[in-house]
Amino acid sequence: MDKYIARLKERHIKVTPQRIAIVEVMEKEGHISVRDIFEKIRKKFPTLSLATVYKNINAMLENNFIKELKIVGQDAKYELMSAPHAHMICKSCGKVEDIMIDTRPLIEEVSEASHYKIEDEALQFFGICPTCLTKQSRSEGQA
Amino acid sequence: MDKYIARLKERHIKVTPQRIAIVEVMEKEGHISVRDIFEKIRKKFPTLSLATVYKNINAMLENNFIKELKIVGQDAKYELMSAPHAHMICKSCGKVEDIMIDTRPLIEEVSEASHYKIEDEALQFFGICPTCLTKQSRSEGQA
DNA sequence: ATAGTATGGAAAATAATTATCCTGAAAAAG
DNA sequence: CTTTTTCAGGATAATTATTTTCCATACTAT
Repeated sequence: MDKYIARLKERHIKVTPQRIAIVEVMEKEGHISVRDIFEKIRKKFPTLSLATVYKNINAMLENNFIKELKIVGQDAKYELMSAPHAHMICKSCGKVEDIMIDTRPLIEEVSEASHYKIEDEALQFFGICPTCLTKQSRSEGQA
Repeated sequence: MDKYIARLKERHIKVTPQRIAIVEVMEKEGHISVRDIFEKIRKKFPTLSLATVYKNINAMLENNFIKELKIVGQDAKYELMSAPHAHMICKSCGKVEDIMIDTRPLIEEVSEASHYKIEDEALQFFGICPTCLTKQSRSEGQA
């Protein structure tokens, strides 16, 4: 946690109890929506305003402290900035997971083909997670 | 265009003038937002309602006739369903372009590593397009 | 022809996000 | 150690985006 607080300071984002709580819940959940951040930390801050969460999320986005994740069929989610990775999204339970893949060959290929100077990427894979797969085959067996 | 009308019929989406106009503008623009669809075709249908565009977009999404594209920093865009491809997004001018890449090895890798049964993907690359790159270097030269 | 179904349009209702205003706490200046 | 300035949080209003409802009408199928 101290690591993140230090990073906030580096970026001149003032460290407040609300902001610490937001970072904590993002670290715990991995990917979380504004609404869910609000619901989770309002227990600790009964007077918390939804606008405060929005304002802080936007401040953190502008400073590249967090990253926005737009997923078809879901609310926007936010995650702490980290090494490039892809996302697995379960169409059945909605879960979002990180997956590390080496994106360099891909970037290389796309970069050459498009002549773009690539700075960032968003790679999402949709399907059924292992847990939901076993549930599905069980219920099919029963049917 | 007839190709698309036939596809609509296959999916039991009734073919109306408004729907034809939506498909036409999507074919022409490639990727377009609800707002922009509305603005473009209201000239042809002065009484057109924004709700009609939303309702039709949703119907076409449910029938896999079109695909939704959520891009960080932009409104949702829609494109006609076609072979899998990735998207290039210019951070400077906002343009969105298709790029064909063979995603099979990637899917294979991710599939094995995650144990997901993958059904779909969304691959986006952000950067500066060739046009904006030359503009940038020109203005730097002048500076 | 007639009953049933689905569509477009208008307007209202919801939901999501942003802006405004005010108060108070913390940082900077003196 | 005060005074001044800045900035965050909270409440609320305002926007914007999206969905729903209602109605008249056009098309389908009987």
